[in-house]
Amino acid sequence: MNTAHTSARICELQNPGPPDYRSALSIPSPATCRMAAAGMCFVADLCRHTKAGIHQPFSIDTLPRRTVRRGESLYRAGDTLVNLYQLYAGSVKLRITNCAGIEQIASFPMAGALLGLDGIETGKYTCDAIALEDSLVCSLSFSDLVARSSSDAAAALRLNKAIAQETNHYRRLLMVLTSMNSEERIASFLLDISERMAASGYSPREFVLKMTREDIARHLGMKIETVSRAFTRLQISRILDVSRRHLNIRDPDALRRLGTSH
Amino acid sequence: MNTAHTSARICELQNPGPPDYRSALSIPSPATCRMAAAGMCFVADLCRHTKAGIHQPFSIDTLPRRTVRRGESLYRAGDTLVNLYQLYAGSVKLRITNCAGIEQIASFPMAGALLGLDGIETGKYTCDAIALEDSLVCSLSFSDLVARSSSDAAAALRLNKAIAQETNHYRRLLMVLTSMNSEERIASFLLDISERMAASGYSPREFVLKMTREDIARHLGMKIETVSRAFTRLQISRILDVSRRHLNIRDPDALRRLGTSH
DNA sequence: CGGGACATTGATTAAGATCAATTTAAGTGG
DNA sequence: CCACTTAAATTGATCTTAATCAATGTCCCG
Repeated sequence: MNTAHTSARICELQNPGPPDYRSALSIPSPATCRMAAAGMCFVADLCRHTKAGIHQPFSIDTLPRRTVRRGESLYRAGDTLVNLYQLYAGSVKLRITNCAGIEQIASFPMAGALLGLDGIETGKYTCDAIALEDSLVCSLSFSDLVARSSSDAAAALRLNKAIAQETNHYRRLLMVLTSMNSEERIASFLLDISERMAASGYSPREFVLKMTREDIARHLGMKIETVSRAFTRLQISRILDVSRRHLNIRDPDALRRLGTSH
Repeated sequence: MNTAHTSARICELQNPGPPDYRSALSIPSPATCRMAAAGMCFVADLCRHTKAGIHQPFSIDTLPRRTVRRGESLYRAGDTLVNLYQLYAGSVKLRITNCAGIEQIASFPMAGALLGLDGIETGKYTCDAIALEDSLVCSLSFSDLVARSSSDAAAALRLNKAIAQETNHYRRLLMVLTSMNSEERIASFLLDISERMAASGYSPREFVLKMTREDIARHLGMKIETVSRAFTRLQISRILDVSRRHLNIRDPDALRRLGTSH
């Protein structure tokens, strides 16, 4: 695999954010990776250990990586869990398909997220992980992670917390789905994206949505027309500027009032 | 604490199920405890280890237990996570309250469930765990569990799976909330209860709901009147007999058709 | 430049929320 | 034990929101 080629590909699809924000292409360094900062960077942890117990500077070159093109899946529901994946660059949707063939988008992981946790309970993934843009992941052998857990209490706790974090994410989403109307759901959704953009070093005010309206609808339990109308209404109330996937948050406070709790 | 007294109390509030079904008062034995059968009984695991590494027969007397009266909370949102709890007898609701004071019921754990997982991510619980009836739990020190994980890969994996299981539970609930109408939601909810009653040795056909309509409504993102009407409609279509909290499933197949996926 | 996926907008319908009134059951205290 | 109180549940009438149906617009890509 030609890394330079892949990088160029990935670069083409990135956000056009202001120059003072990092490009998604640049691999997170230990200093800037929010997961490393929170002591949650599994990659950094593994890198350290693979160097025979000697604490090594973070380097992506020490671990197996994989690119996933837009629309391709990193893994599929039913596949046997072998790896977890740390998402370096790009974004993904986790799709659940029930027995009736109805599809639901569980979440939209972005750079820094740990993928594959849905396979831990049974040893088989329960979701399809589909790239929303050309993306780059680092593969982490799950059995290695468990093995490391069983010799290192800090590593064990870190893995537990990573799984628990995902649970809490869904619990919050539950709250959104049971207590908010369409406009509030969209506001809440955008706030979440905005915060994660900020955490990755991008502008929290202006960004490009990587998913379709259809994906958003299936994530928030709405119909595509309702999503579209909600965007329109937020634009009319001068909270957003929306033009298809391009988004500009004009009044973050108002958005927060709408999307937080209530 | 007078165990005999507590037992009597708990007994009074149990389901009036047929005599061939186990009373909730009886403590699950290793043979009948479904979590032990699935290799997921943390209590059994700890009991073994507390006996100085010698594999001991399961006994509830070897671990600290605690009774929680109806309406009391086992823990509260914001409390520091110290213990996880395995629920032996009774049932509980996990309540989330957001900053606007809106309440949502995340789940209704029943006998066999592991409680307190919501505190793992941050070290503080995010839910209130409130007993729906007088209940009995076994306290498991979380730091002990982590310590055990870090010397025993099987224990580490078991804990990871327990957390991941909860995540998958919420993912399924998400699917229910985004793709089902009120009648289907109630059907799905009742099927879940029914299956768990069966797994605990009770009749899956006839049981008493321990929660109010209000709790069900806040769990499924509906209003109390809609819950009531859904029950009424299921009764009219001869799928259920409902009389307040008492439930009799007359046509399990029809209920399954309604509540499974779409 | 034309095809196709994606998105928006309008008109109508249906499901559930809301408002309001009873009904039922379970205590509680005289 | 019975009247009284209160919480929980049911039912009906009306209103609101979002779904549905249908048409049109727009952008991306070959």
